Amino acid sequence: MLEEEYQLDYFTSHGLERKICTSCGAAFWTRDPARTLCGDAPCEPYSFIGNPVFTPHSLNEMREAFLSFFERHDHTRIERYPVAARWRDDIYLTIASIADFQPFVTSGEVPPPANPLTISQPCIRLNDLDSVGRSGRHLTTFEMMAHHAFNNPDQEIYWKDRTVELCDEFISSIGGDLNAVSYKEHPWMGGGNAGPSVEVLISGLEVATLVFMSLGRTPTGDAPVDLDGVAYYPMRTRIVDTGYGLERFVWASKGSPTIYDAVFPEMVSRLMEAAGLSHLLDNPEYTKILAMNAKFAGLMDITGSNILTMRRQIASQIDVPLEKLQKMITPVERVYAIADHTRCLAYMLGDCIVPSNAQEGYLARLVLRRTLRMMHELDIAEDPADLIEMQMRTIGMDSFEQDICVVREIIANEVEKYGQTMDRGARIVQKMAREYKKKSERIPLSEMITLYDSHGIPPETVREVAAGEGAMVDLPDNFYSLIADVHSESSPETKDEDRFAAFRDRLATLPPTRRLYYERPGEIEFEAIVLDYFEGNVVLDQTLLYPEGGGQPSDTGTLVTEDTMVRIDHAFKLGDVILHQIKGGTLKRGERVKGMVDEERRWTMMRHHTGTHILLHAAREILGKHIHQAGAQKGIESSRLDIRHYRHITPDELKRIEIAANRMVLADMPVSVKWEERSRAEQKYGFDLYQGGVPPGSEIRVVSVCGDVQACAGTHCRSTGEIGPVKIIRVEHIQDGIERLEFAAGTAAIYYMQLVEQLLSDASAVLSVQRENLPQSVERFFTEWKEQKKEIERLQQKCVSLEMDRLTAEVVAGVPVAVHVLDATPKELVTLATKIADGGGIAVLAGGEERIHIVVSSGTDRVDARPVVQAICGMIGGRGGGKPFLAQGSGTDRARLEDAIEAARTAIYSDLNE
RNA sequence: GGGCUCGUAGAUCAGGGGUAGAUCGUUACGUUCGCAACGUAAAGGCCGCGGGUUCAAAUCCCGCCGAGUCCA
Repeated sequence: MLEEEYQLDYFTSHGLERKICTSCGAAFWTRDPARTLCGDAPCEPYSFIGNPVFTPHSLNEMREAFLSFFERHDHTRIERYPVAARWRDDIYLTIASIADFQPFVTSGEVPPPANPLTISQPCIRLNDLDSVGRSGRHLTTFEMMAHHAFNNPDQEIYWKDRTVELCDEFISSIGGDLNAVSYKEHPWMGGGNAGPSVEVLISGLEVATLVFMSLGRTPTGDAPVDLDGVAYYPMRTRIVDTGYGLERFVWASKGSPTIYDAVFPEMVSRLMEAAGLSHLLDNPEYTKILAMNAKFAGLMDITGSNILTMRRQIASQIDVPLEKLQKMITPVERVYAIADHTRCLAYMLGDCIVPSNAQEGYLARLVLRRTLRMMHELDIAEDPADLIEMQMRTIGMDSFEQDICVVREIIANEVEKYGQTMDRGARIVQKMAREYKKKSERIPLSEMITLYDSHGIPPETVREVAAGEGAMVDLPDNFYSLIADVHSESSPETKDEDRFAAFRDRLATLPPTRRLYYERPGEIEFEAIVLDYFEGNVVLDQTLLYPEGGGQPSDTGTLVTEDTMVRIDHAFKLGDVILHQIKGGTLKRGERVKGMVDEERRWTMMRHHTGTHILLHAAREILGKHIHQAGAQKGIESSRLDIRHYRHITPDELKRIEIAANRMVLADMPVSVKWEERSRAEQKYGFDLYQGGVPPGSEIRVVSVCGDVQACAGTHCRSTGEIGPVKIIRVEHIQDGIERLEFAAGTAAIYYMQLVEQLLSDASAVLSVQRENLPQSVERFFTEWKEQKKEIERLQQKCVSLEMDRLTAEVVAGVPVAVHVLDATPKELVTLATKIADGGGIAVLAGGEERIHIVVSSGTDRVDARPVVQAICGMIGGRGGGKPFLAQGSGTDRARLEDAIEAARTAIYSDLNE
């Protein structure tokens, strides 16, 4: 990034000068003429520990100080967004305050809720999970305090100078010494955007970053800037994107050894108490070590083996053996990590994330399981639900949507599941350990990876359990990165090809298609003019056909001109233009057409769409407030709605949901559809608006049905009565935390019910019983079938013993040899033959109707049953095999059976006589 | 969304082309005043479902259903 980007009037007029750090060579601005270091890690160590640089503030005080400061300076305060980034499909968790406004506000498509604005946004980042608790400064959850200004050609709010000025003033307002502050030049790039940025450093700690987002990858017509070989173009919307780390400000205001002591002191002492470590807090040696730890950690990148390097340095500094240091510090680190993780979970669960084995739910489970593991290691007897509830209460219950009872239930579920996984894991490891101990080998790495990857057993647990069985394990230090390697090997990125790339320019010149399906819902005929036609795709000036979107498939229909008629198979949107895929003819530009929508299909779609809203609302009524849509797809015969829920929906709940939905239908409530200004709608209805994703645009289409309000682009019935019957077809558990409801509405529901009735009639006809008696009859038949199967087995046994008495055997060389053709099943033959062999004899038995089964058994080493069977079967046109003492096979050529058996007899005799 | 592991008796699991097994639990009998413990015996299986390969499939292959787990 160019140097002149940082030549601010504010800097020069306020006595700051540009210097080059003697340690890292980076440029920075400072008021202190004596300063030679940029003030960033690793150039400079922390100097605020034990020596606060701001007046002491608690978390709430600091947040309020920040927000009200910016309010006083003409910013509008905005409520926080949920930590689950439901308005985005590219990330699961809110990772920065700017994430709230991506992608539509930052792209300029949607105006910001206020401009300029200030917010304190809780963010969750799990990238440095391993360092949390250990480094003294890493957190999974932090609040990014921010002020944002969105500048565009029509409206300039403020840019760099004002931003730095506000930063200075805020720091002063909380008692910071501006002479200690340095602004480090730090070009920023991320997520396809870039711009100059400065890091705000004080006493070795980076407390804020001021980013001036002004470049993007999308060409804008202006001359590009080259950054590391990539072309970036000046953006139309230039954004002031600041991030002030709330927790870091609080830490620096308290000067405590670690950020954890500053941020959640009550939780830390509660956990220390529960872990029996509270006495350590008064031990000056400990506080000293922890402070050293944080200080050193600030100087380096804490990942993997670096931790060990850091430990060594600290150990030598304070003259304590490494082992002793590890033993002293590990439990405290875990306490810190638990304090952090429980706060993370408070936000996750409070913001309605449901733990699962996929997507953001997995991240919640990951954090929860880590917490449980560490609690177990510290032998903390507290209920994790209590800890998380305490965190939620500290933050404030009103800031969470989820009910605390549900949160507690979810945690209880997860604790239970985790226990089961660990029990199962222990058994698997024990078995494996015994196996390898027998071979006196270590459990190899490959097994360790499988155990973790497929069974969720952490290697530390494997080592522990294996040790209990006296087995060793092969566990390298970089285990987790090896796991990462295993995963990274297999994932070739598949990119969707843009089929319409060639036509984009052509389409860009066309006006937006007028959407008659919104203006005149319920109508089926329209007139239009062909604006363009290419390769089977027609663009009209207006259309009644709903294009595919929002989980609703497109309408189908026909277009008629004076001399031709074509079918429309599919309609879809490309930007603001709607394309119709046609077949059966071609159209010319400028032609007048009459269009017709396939009415039955459209009605089914509308019924299913409004039905989806009703069903979601009904599920919410029955199952709880946490019910969110996780996906939905409308269809002709049925539609489906995926909802987030933390356990299986019971048949009883399902019935109640179905009744509730149908009651809403019977109430025949009007469905209201109106366009509303986005920010106002968000404030009025909250983010529950976005059940089916976030639509673009400054205005959104708000659909309300029976108190359920959603941003939705689909076509809807005018009143709930038009939906007709709503029938839930099945509930499916598609993954942990997500239940799929499949249902049909209107005529589709009737067709389904008819289908089920048919199944019942067919089934009862087979049994010749009344439909009402079907369950009992089926049960009776099944029981009888099992009993008769038993009876047959008993009878077969009897037959076998009867046959045994009848079977004659010729004694050859002291061995009884029985050769017979019987009327018996293969199983009986086997049982018989086995009995003979058990008595030291040899049996050659044949039986069966269509296919002749041959069983040969041998109770002596002198005869191998296999070649005998192979010879016989070969002769009768079949094959066979088995074990030396029992072999079987079959064939079909009954005419040669006699000869084959005689040949076998001869062969056996000669074997025995050898 | 992708990868991996697993579905066998009520429970936990073995067997991995050729007669479905073990342990615990259950029931009955024996021992006992009774219980526990012990002994003896029995009951209990669509080997997840559907296709395929094979003379033969619980076992191999494919699809589906279900459970678990890791990663993004």
